[in-house]
Amino acid sequence: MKSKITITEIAEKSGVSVSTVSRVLNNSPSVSPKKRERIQQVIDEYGYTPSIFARGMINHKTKNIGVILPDITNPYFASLFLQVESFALKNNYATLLFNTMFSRNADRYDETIAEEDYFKIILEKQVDGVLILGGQIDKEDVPASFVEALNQLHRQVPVVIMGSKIEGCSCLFVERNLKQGVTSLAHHFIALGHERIGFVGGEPGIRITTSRIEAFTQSMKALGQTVQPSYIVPSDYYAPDGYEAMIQLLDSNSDRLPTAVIAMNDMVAIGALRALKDRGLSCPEQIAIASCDQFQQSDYSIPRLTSMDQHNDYLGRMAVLQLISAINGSDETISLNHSPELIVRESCGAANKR
Amino acid sequence: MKSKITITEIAEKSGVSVSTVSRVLNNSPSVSPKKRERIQQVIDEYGYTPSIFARGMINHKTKNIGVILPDITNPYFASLFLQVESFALKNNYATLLFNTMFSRNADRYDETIAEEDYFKIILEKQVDGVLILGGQIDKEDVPASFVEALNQLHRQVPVVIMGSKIEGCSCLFVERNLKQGVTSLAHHFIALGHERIGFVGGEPGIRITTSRIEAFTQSMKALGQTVQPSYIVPSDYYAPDGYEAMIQLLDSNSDRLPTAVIAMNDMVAIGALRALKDRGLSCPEQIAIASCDQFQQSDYSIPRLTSMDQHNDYLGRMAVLQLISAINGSDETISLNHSPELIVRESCGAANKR
DNA sequence: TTGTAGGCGTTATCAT
DNA sequence: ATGATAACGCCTACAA
Repeated sequence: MKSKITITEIAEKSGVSVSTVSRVLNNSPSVSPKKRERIQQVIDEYGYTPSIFARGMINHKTKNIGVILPDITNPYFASLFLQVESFALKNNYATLLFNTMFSRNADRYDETIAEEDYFKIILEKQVDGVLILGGQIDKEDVPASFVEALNQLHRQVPVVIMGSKIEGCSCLFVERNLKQGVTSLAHHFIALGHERIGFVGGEPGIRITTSRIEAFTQSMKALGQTVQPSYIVPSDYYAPDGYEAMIQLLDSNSDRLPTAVIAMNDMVAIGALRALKDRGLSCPEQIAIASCDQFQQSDYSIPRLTSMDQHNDYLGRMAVLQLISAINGSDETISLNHSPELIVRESCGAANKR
Repeated sequence: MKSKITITEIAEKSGVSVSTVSRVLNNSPSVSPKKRERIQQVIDEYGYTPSIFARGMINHKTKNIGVILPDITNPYFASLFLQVESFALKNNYATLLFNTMFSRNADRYDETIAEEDYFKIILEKQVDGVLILGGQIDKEDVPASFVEALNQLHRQVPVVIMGSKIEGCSCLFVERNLKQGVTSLAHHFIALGHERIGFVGGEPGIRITTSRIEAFTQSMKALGQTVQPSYIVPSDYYAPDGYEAMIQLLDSNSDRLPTAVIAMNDMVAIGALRALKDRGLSCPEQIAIASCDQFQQSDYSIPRLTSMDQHNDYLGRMAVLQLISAINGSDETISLNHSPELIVRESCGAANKR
């Protein structure tokens, strides 16, 4: 591998001092146009790139940010991350990605590193900021030790968390609207004449699950409907979880099935759809389905899924914006302005079939 | 943000010289146990971490690798990357991820950076190695200028490409077995008694598409079957593409439909399934489907998808292994030993329904 | 086993 | 507008 050329050599080859070269490198105005041009030419010719190491020694910046999330394989995180990465790059930040695999099925992976350990690793990488997209922060009760770890991390480098504010945590937060989606869905179903509505998916003890179930219950009550506890079956966020939850819901209510079910997200909905099929139930005719969080292929499932578009792209970009402004020393909180949007397709039974 | 403590301060606080501290930092044996312990204690107490900048000035290593792929939102790349990231981390390398968005629908994104430009950016990040998982390298005819860019990059830092060897390219390659999957599928269908078999999906001009279509045609011929050209409809790799391709296949062969269709991957298959449904055709009864590349939810679609498990986990880890060994100066090529595995489910019509 | 000192490639400060 | 030079934090001969 080629040994890199240094600023000193560039200076020699262009017959100036290193300071002058440094000036053109950093767009300092006080360089005569002719010299600037000559130096730039030499730089290009040799393909010179300043050493981030030497630079870092001075300004302590890497222009890298660290992103921590549980599992990039999850379409929710993938779509969020895609925005984060490209938006960050547009602002000259590159992105270090860490999958913590924090989840119930973490045991699929031989050796799970604790989320706190990632903080140490990421700190050693000397990133300019950290973005946390999910994991322990989503817990209903975040362990005090974890909050402490977060605070300690934030003392070293700006930390932005995509999620609900955590008591006693000094990091910056970008808060999603957790409830509005379910509420819209409940209203939608009720407007369609449903009275027996269920809810499947979401890991118990996780904020988004609790919030959504709560919002679901609330809006049902507000509209004078009762909610059968056995109609609510949390599990987790993936297709197998939706499948199991739906099977359980069906089996424990075989005498009086719901006519509509809200799923935590599209993967859960797909599992649920599968469960209905396996039980010989048709969707939407016998049981309608809708999901709170739309992923890529909602438009191609059988039946097509009615879901909420949570505008994750927007959220991802906002999170980066917040992080960059924090890196640049601003302490102002960026406020979000997003409402999930109902996308009606076939599975809720409201659309005319194609 | 807290100013970091330096090795000098650690030395002072433990009453030794910086070199001794440096020795314990680098596990040099020649330090007396008592001093070593005392120093370690001070290090822990102050949470000292050596500056990667200062270190990098000496050894020119970041312990970071760069990964370039088109779109992390694509389950194929996501599952590959997950393995790459966690396996790299296990070997003390962190991962910088870049989505080039190289694809036909790249126009969805406002401002597309050319893949070559990523090379420059990634080089400036001073990564220890680069892993390329997809993009232009997958083209049937890689532009000479791109090969040149690859070679130039490889001159600076080890580059491992996940894909077929490119003429004139000096990078290291980890080659997947592109054809075996389709061949198995073709044999499977023929064994089930199918004679009219089609193929949908894959972008034309991309190696994997060409190879698979070629392998498909070959094995059909070898088994004495003819292949109707109109039964082969490439398009792209996502669900909408599978949908369109299948619609086109059906419309242009309405007098004599195939009885089985091989899809490029699971997303394409899901689109194809949707197309069948919309045309009132049942799967697998009227047209059977199978896919060459299994993704996460094959087990939950309606019907469940018969697919090939390409063992992407294994491939991802091998690629990292190859990269790390190259970083460490080895020039030996790691050879792969993987065969895609047929997973029979419902869509091919071979399984007994559950 | 331990300490001293030089150098890695930049930027910043201070002269000129 | 330009140049000399001192940091920056660490590693590594070399010396003791």
